[in-house]
Amino acid sequence: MTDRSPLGLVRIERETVQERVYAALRDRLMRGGFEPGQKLKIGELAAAFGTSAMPVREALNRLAAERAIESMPNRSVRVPALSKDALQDLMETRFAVEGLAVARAALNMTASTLETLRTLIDAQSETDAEHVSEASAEQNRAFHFAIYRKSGSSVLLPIIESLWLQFGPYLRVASERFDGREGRGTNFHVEIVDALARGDGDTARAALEADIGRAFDLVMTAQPRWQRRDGAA
Amino acid sequence: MTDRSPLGLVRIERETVQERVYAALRDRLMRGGFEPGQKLKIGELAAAFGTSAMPVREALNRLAAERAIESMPNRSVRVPALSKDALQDLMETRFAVEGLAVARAALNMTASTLETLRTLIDAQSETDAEHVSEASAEQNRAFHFAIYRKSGSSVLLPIIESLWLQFGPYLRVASERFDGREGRGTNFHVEIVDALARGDGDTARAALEADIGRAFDLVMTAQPRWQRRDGAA
DNA sequence: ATTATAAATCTGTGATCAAACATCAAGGAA
DNA sequence: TTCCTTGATGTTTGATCACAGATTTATAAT
Repeated sequence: MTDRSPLGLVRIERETVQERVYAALRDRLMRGGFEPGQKLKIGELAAAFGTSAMPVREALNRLAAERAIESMPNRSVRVPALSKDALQDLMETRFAVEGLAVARAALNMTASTLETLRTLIDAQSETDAEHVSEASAEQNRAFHFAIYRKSGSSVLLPIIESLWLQFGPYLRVASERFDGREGRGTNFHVEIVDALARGDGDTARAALEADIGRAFDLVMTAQPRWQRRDGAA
Repeated sequence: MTDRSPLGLVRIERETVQERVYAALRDRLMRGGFEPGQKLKIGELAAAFGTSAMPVREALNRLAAERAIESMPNRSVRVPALSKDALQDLMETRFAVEGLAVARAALNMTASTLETLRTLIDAQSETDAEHVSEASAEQNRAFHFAIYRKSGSSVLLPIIESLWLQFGPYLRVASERFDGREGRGTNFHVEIVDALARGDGDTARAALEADIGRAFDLVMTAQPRWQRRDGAA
């Protein structure tokens, strides 16, 4: 699946410093590595990365444009702290957008894709057996995006990534609480794949909404120690 | 409709240079002021704006994150040239996202909002009477976003703006061709407002899809002198 | 003790510069 | 002539610096 030139050589990617900084911050945000409301300072980050301030500020700008972080009127940037309303809003948008993606993916299913998806489910079950971990979150991500990529939409994918970035800081809360449960209830992933295998986009979409909705339920029933999102009154 | 503080005073915004550059580029992109495929050079733009290169490159970064422009592997940036497939993709995504926004807006309609919307329709009809102009495009934008804002979703709005930015370069093509027509067909805006007035979200959504779909039809039946979008094979 | 004011520190913004890289044109070898 | 290499030119990227605004701390007055 790697990109190859006509000579069979792997393409050399010239990574800019900015890109590495951006990738690192993005990754950490999506994993819930920053607290909601946490302020991010260019200087600190630059020192931590061992670069100058410039790549950091460009990365922060980019993340702000993707709504992964918000820039305050005082021009400091922080991880958004979402109110319950904002979380609800985010969830409903995820329903619509990711729902559309699975529905479209249902039309493009191949045997090998289904195989891959089932493998991902098995791997996650194994990981989850003892404890819902960082690894499990990553597997969850892999599962979802394996489907979304099959939607064949290069417009939807960036939007979905932005939505996951916005939810990222709350992901940790969700999985911690999820871990506390016993059987952890239905595995919606299995339902999704079964529906996809039948080409049944509607059922797949419904199962996906249940999957997403459960994560949000866990977050929203938690004691919120974060505040509202908007600066407006 | 302006943003007001609790005392009824208009907020004074301290605009940075970067923000002005960003706003200018964004505005021009959304109006179709750049050709699809056109390359944007930092130096040229900086000279044109009379600023240093720095605000420009940060604005370009931000626009790239919003998918308004794309950065090539050679790290030059250009306005994306969309294939028909990509345009179709964009249109279907607009259906889903903007459809959700109107459906939600239908729940939040007030008499004064409806009044505003009808005023906007009348103004546009007047402008359109002789010629579909730049002003008309702006009025169209105002109409749509007046509705979308009423969805009350701060998650949907940035996504919709990103989608409009992506469609921007093709807007000029659409309105030029639209102008060529005779009666110009149904005014879907009226249908949308009527449905909104009844709180009928489904009908409003359908009318909106027709409105969006017509614009895309005009673009997609045009002789495409632009190419594919993805760098991948 | 509390509030107001002023100094000091911190942080982001924008300009300038140097180095890395891409692009293009001219020159040389087959 | 054709193709490749080399060199010149232009562009982007990252570092450093100066300045302006914001935040915090210290000091003074009520």
